[in-house]
Amino acid sequence: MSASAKEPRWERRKQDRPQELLAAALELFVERGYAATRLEDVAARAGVSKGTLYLYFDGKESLFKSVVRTNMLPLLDQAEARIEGHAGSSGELLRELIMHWWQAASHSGVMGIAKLMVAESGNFPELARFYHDEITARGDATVVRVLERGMARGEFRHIDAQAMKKVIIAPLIMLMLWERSLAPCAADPIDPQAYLQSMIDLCLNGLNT
Amino acid sequence: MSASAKEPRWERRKQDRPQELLAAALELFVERGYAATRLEDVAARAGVSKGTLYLYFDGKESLFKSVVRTNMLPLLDQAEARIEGHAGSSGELLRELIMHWWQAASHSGVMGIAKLMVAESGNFPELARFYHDEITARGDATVVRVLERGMARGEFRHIDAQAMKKVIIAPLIMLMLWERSLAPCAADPIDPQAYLQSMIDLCLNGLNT
Amino acid sequence: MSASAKEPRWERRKQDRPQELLAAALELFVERGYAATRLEDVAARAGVSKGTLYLYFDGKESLFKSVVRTNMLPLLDQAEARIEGHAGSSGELLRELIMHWWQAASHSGVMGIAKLMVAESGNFPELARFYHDEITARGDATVVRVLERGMARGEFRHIDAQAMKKVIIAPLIMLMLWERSLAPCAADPIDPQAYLQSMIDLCLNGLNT
Amino acid sequence: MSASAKEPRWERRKQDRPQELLAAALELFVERGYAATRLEDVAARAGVSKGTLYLYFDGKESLFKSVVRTNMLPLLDQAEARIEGHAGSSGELLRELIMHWWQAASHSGVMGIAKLMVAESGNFPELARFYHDEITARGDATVVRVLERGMARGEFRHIDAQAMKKVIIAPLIMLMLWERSLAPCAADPIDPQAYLQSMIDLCLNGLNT
DNA sequence: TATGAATGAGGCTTCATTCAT
DNA sequence: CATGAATGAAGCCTCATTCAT
Repeated sequence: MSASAKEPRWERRKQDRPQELLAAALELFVERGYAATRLEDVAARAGVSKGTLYLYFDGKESLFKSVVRTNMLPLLDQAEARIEGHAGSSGELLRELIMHWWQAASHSGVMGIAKLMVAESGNFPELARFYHDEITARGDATVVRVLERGMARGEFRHIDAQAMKKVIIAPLIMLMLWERSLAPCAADPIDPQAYLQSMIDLCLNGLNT
Repeated sequence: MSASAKEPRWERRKQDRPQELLAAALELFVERGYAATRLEDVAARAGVSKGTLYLYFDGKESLFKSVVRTNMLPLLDQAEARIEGHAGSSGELLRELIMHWWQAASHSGVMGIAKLMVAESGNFPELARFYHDEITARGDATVVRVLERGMARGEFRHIDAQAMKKVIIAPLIMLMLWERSLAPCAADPIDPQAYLQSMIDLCLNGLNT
Repeated sequence: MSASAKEPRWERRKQDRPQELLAAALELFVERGYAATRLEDVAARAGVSKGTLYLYFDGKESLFKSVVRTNMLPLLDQAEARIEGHAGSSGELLRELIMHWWQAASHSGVMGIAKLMVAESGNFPELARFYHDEITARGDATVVRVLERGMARGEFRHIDAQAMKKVIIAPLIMLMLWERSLAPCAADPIDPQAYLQSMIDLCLNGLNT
Repeated sequence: MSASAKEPRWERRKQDRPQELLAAALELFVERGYAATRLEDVAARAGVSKGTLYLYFDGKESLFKSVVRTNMLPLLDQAEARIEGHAGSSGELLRELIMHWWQAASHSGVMGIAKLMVAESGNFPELARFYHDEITARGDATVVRVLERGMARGEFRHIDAQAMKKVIIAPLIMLMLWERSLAPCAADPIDPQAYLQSMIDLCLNGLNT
């Protein structure tokens, strides 16, 4: 397994290839969109040749799917772990989830994935379904749990949690989209911190009893 | 965008061509994305031949830009007109704007445009700038005006209107994206009316003094 | 250079395209084999560009199938028509079928097709089945009819017609293969006329009572 | 890498490598044709890696030629030895040659080679020449010797031996082609024994005085 | 104005071949 | 000797664009 003894530089690079390719692919898919991304460019950015890519992925679509899966699942795990271990008020829990989520998202490829999924899910029904089942549904459920926790503890007003979860998630997704897709062209870029503060402020004032 | 005043009636069909092409292009761009949309299919859906398209548009990119411009401007006009003539409370104004905006958006190509802009603005910097300057900035300003109106009249708490405008707009845009792009694959589709009710409920509770 | 005439040239040529492409494809498939034939070369030999080929055929495999069908079916029709109308002895019928078949085959693409089918049927099970059902089976049946006719009239010895049909057909197919595939490299080329005379001689002497 | 010992089994395997590769290559070339055969699959079937193949053969073409040479020459030697030592009638000699040839061919790669040569000789002029000079010419000469022997002894009618040799060889080659290439798709497979009986029957009846 | 046949650049993918280990 | 990761040339196919009619 871990051949720590002798590391023949070659073996080591081999193991890194998939991740290097995934990283390069993420950048380019986000930058240019699925169709406009050329596999040759992905390979070049990963420092390998075109053919090498096919040693690790079946093709463009397979690469795309791997990019999505690799980047999204860890974040969900984190969020769910955090909600498990929380003891304080539900408002505080919501704030924490939002802020930590943003912390993680802004340091990973997650923001780009969000844009990709919006842009391409029409072209990949299979991937869209996977994304909904594994990512969206889990994220939604997390928010619903917080809302129901708050209502059960008398901290939140009584609301329609199923509808509200989407309202609450929407600004988070849009923040990612703006950062990745629209911000570069905006004269007045969004300040994520102020944005998130306002969002949390609105939510807590709007939800608390 | 409105019908020309006096045009020879026998050239009506000729006059309709561009709009028929724009309508067909909108459908297909939204359905398949920019790159995957073939001009031959656009022409076929408009009932003309491929070559005819080039009599009215310079090419694919030009067609795309025209689609965006044609579909977005009227909605902004409506919203601004409505805000001018409002006399009641600011909360009611916000509710009205949201509901009427959705009414108009769900009966036009606006929802599709939103998806297109998110997906493709990276590939069309010039169009992204136009979109920001002419659409996004005007929409943002409209919301800011409502928020400032509410604060000035003592109806809303004091908040950071510049940051909050984005938080409020986000759920509206996301609703469009979900409807256009992600909903078809979701097991639990969003009910727009419940969604908007929850959103207005959250905003008014979160903003009102 | 030679296209100085004022012929409409365009309308006219359109109708000829498929046949020109089929003719070019036949030559190249026979010359180089299926895999080694590049569609660009086919198009070039037909005097069109690569893309034009796709206006008339779905792809390489589709083109290949069309080549086979176009070239083989007419010959079968001819042979069956001839057997219908024959009145003389069965030996004479056999001789006639062989000689006329060769006459037709040597002036068409049939010889090349024979080589193609031998070479490629392993790679195209579907095409091989089609070829067996539509071509081979019909050809076999034709020979069987002649043999049974001869036996019924007391002209031929009693033989196993099912096995003998293949023995009789074999030299005809081999003649085609030699001409198309092996002859160019042979120091002592086959004289088809002498070959056919010997074959008929052998068959009649071997079959007649 | 420190395997300096003398491991019998290993030495053995080393010596067998070329033949294992040739056997694997024969199977795959026959199965899929030259172009569609991937060297990686050849190596895998021989139980070695792709690179190892290049230790024994210069490349794909070299491998192909070796396959042909290795499989064809022994059979010719057998046939010629048999004709030398025959003492009986020429008809019996012909029968014996045919039956023994089939016996040997059906238990070796010879049948596949026949298909390969028909299919690929156009692509390998040099190999086609070798095949004609070393294989075809020797086989032809063998048959001619039998025919002339029969005529000289008054057992056979007077015929054009040069033309007839090809007529007699044709059904044998076709039997190989059918078995290797066309049979798998045929609804009514050929029974080789009945086929050969009919062929010998036709020849002897057609040739004998 | 309208047509649609024709073009050809460009992308994805395959695989024979090389070479560092 | 053996390996298998890496390469890159080459082929199939698509489709935006042109242009003769």
